[in-house]
Amino acid sequence: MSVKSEPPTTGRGRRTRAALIQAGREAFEEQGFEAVRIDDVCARARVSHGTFYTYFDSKERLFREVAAAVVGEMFAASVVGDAAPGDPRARIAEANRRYLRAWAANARLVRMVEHAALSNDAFRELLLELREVFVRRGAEGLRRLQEQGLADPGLDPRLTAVMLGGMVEHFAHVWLDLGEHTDETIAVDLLTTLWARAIGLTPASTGEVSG
Amino acid sequence: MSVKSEPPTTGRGRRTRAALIQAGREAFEEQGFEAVRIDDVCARARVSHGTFYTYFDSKERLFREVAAAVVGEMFAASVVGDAAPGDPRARIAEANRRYLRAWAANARLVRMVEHAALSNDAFRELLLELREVFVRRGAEGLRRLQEQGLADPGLDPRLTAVMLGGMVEHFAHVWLDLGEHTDETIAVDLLTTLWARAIGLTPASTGEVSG
Amino acid sequence: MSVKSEPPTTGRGRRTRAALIQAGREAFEEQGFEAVRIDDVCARARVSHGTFYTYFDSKERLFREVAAAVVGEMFAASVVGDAAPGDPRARIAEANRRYLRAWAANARLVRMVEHAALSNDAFRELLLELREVFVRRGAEGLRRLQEQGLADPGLDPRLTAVMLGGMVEHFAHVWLDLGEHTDETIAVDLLTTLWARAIGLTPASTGEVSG
Amino acid sequence: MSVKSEPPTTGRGRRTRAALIQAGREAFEEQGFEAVRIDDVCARARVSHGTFYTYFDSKERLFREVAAAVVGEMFAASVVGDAAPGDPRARIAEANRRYLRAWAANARLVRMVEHAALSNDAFRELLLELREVFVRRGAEGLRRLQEQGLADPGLDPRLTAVMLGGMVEHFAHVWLDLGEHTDETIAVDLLTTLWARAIGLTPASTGEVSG
DNA sequence: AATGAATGAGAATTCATTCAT
DNA sequence: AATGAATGAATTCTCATTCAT
Repeated sequence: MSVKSEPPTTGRGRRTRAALIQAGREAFEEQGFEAVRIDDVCARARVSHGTFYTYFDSKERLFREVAAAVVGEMFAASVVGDAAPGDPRARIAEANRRYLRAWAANARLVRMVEHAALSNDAFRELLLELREVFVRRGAEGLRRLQEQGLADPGLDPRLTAVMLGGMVEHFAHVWLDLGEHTDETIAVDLLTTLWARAIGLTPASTGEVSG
Repeated sequence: MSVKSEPPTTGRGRRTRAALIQAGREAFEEQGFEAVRIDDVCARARVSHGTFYTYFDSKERLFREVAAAVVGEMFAASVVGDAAPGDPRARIAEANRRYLRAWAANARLVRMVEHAALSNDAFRELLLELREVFVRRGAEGLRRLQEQGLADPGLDPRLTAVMLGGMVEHFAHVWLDLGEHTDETIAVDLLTTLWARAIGLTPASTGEVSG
Repeated sequence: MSVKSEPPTTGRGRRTRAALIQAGREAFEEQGFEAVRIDDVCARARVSHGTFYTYFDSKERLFREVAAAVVGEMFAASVVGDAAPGDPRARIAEANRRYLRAWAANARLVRMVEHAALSNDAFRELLLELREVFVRRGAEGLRRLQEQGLADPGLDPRLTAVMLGGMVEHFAHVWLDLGEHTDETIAVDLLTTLWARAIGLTPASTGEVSG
Repeated sequence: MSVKSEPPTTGRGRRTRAALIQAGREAFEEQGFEAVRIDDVCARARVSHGTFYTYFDSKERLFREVAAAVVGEMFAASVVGDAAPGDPRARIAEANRRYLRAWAANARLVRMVEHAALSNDAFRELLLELREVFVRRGAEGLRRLQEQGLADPGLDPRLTAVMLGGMVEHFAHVWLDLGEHTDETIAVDLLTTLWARAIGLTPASTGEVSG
């Protein structure tokens, strides 16, 4: 309990710790949280199981680290969008495409975090933070459009972002996890159309797409 | 060994079986699938340990029954909508309200089915069936509006229904499980506005709401 | 945690429980508390190790039961003394002999209780109760002699009983556990002489013994 | 493999070793033998894990050193008594007082040695040596009194010393470990009275007490 | 000498499932 | 049908000890 999870001081220690996290990530991804045995992780990391406890108290602790890493990556992936094209619809399309892809890369683990969040406050926190980043990004975008007179000024930016962002996220889930077979291009296009129309994006920018 | 799924013949048997399902439902709801021990269920049902196996092969079997019951209820709840008012927007609003409420009643268990579906085909099937019912209903509605010239005829009814239905479902989750605090009326109203606009519902029916 | 240690309802259950206690007693006696593995106890009782947990939460719980049984037996053994001969010295001798023998029968376990008492209040309580019985008995005896004018009336009966009783108990320990080789008869005789003289038992009854 | 008992040659080594023994002593005292982990000792001594094994083969070895140190201190404490007053009763009282105090300072550790002695011959040896010193001292004292015609010449000096010494030792235990609340002065006085009378110390020196 | 990472034997405990009554 | 005792596979976790640096 005491010494555990202090960052290792030597290079070797750091390498071992990283190996365990990577091994855990793969194991969780492939087998799901419950199915993973600590020994599975150790075997993957080619480390004795006693070593595991040098770095982590329990499987849950390891998962927390893995989850933090994944969330970090998703944050990173989401940031890029700022150099996007000026056309509002194109920007929305780009954001949706990114969202679907970021999700595709981490779907399984994020689902696991969501599941864990149901019964564990630490994970719930993590999840809420993650969501908040995306919600805020969406809300910002909408507010800018409203200010430019390109979107319905009557919409609550945050709540709208929650709902439309949810549409994308949920579709990603349905698409990837439940096998709703659709071409990415078509999906992104329709998501964008629905999103654009829902916020009342001025016809000039929307017209040509779905018509 | 035996499948043990033959319905019990005596009244006493039927009652015991029903008690186990009810107990299981409560237990799953409160504790989550993994955390529930068969003993918990038996204790709730005031039935001895061994008796469980008179009716179910395993915890999973029991969960399957519980899940089927829940899904059945959600089907039932969804059917009612047909006697709704004629105004399209009002019908959409009514459907959304129903959806949110049906979900509220069963959120935890449906989430559990979703989680189970990730690693178990039987649950995946069940889930897909459930989704299909709602998707088809949504697609039907959209197609009718399109035929009446009230919605954009260029939209793929099924895919659109998947996406917009997903928006509602996902919002329900965010709202209930992740504590996004919003008044039901406001939520339903905004969901409806977004939905209506997204499908290009003719202005006559949409205009006054969010303005 | 919950159901454990409720008395078993069936005869079979009672027999199993008793077998575990008996097996535990033997194991503790032979191996000492720390050295005993739960599986050792189960093997002796010819019971699977899962069964152990049907009846006891932990090794300590089992030990508590064993200790209670031993203490019970020592109580019982100590009670007999009342039908002893009328001569005071003979009575003291008889009590000492009994004490040494009762101790001989249970030395190891009582030592274990003493050790456990150092870090566990429940055992400390048990031990104090046990001591109290013997102390009280000794104090009563002394008080009676004082009233009969046969012993120094200036002695505090309780404290004197604690000390002289301790002499006997400690000798038992030295004799049995540390291998102080002495004939029982000689030991009892000397203990009795010292005890008798210490309380100032009138010479008439003491003189001839140790000479 | 190696015995690792060669005294360290450098000053630094000696200091580390001493720190470990001191740390071990405190740890054993506070937590008891079984509960102490080598890590605890190292942490207290502010020494790394591996260093322990530079000086000691095992926890038991360390304990042996600690025990030897304690026993040494008790020897030392017991020796002082020779410059005591000439009055026999006063000498006995002084010895008892010393005994109680020496014990008070080391009770916990001596108890641990006693416990260890039950299953380990090395500790049994150590303990027997320790006892022997006190027993011999007591027997010598008695023999001298007998030669001076001040004590009952019929008593076996050694066995008597074992028994009466045990009375004091056991009382110390009861007093310190089991919370028999008594004032030290009263305790020493009564122990002395009982002891003096038990050996038949001639009334001249004892007179006022028992009449 | 000192460090701290790595090891793995060993023990406890849980719980789904079987079975005799 | 119901009971509850019995089973044992499966897993987690601890900690003394070794070893490379």
